[in-house]
Amino acid sequence: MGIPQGLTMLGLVDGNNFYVSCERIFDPTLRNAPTIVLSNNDGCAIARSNEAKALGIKMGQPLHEIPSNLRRNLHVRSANFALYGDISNRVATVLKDLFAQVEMYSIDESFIALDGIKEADWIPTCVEARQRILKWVGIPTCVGIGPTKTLAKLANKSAKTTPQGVLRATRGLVRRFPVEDVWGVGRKYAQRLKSEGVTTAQHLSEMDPTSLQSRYGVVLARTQKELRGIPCAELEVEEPQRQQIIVSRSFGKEITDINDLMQATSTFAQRACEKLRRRNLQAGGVWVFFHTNPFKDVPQYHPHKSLSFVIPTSDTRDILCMVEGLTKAMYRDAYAWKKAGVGLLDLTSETIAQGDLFAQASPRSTALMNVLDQCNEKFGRGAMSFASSAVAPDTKAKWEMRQSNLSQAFTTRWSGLLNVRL
DNA sequence: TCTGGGGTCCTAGGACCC
DNA sequence: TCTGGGGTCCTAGGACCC
Repeated sequence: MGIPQGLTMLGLVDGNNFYVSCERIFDPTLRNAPTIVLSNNDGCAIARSNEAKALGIKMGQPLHEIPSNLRRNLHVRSANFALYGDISNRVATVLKDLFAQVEMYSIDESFIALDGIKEADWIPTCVEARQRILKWVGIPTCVGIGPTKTLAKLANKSAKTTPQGVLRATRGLVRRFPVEDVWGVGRKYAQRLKSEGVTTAQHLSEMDPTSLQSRYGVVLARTQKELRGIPCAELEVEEPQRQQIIVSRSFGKEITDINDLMQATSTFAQRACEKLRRRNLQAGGVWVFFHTNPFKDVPQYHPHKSLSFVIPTSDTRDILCMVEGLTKAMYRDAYAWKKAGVGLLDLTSETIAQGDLFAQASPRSTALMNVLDQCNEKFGRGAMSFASSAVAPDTKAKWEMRQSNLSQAFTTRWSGLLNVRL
């Protein structure tokens, strides 16, 4: 998997305003129009078209803080992760056709290895990749090229403002690049660095490494090395095994009743179990938390607790049992809850099972969970679930999240197919 | 009125062991 | 007044990412 030193050249392919671009594939009225996609619960802007950026809408800005005169002309969509995930896979398919090694780094970014391609062909090949992705999938992208991931990221960011959309990292680029935009430099570090006069990527790369490491930690020291062209992170073509799976949501409305809270944690636990089994993993422990509303001036409470299993399990019944116990133990009736979450911890592969001297694994458990998963895959999520998460027919849970501008599942559900009239 | 979700890695400090 | 040294493991919190 490793790339021989000296030959390494990496590209970073990144979807422009990715979620907005996904929405635009199926809704041409959004093209060239200011558009944003909101976080869950229709809370904040998490993707903005260039037109929306030009209006001054900030990343992470809450919808209710966007002035009403701007909102009149603004197209707003609720997050549709089923759609974005599917489009993301299509982009990766095109890349895997062109490049031997592709690391899907996030839903909208992939690193590619350019080794095996002549240096003169690096840029033309990346231009070809961009064109294919635009034509075949409908997503505009940019590509940054560099000897390390950090430099490829840097070039990618700079490529956004070029007509070609493909750019190779150069000394000049590093000299002008703002330190706060460097991959691995967040808000806190940027502030500290600037206070000592470090404002560009070039400045950061020239700091004394020993002093940098002792004051900022080994992570930023690696970033510095990468800026100097020394790779510290390899391409990860195989997806590393997950350590934890978390399902959490803010509620559309605050809830106070323990039954509503139980219903929520139970729903999240079942969803987490689905993800767990899809990856053929088992959980060694469970974690539950809930939150009062941090934006309200009321007494806050944020209880959280975890428990371990004697033997790891992927059986929803075992996990629900723990989650219900933890929820009951932490619930206090004096508070209104705004958010809850369930985590599965200490994940291990299903095939590596530590036996229990006093208990026997039940072969029927696996069979039952298979039926449950197959049923939900075939008939839609929640088709078959446990009573602890059930709501009365034709009603919604009190805590259901708001999604008032959700687009269809165009590519993943038959009922979501786009109708075209001639 | 309305304010996201899901991850990783590193470090410091405490508990505990011999 | 003086009060060891060295190790592991776990957890909480902080930083970062998209």
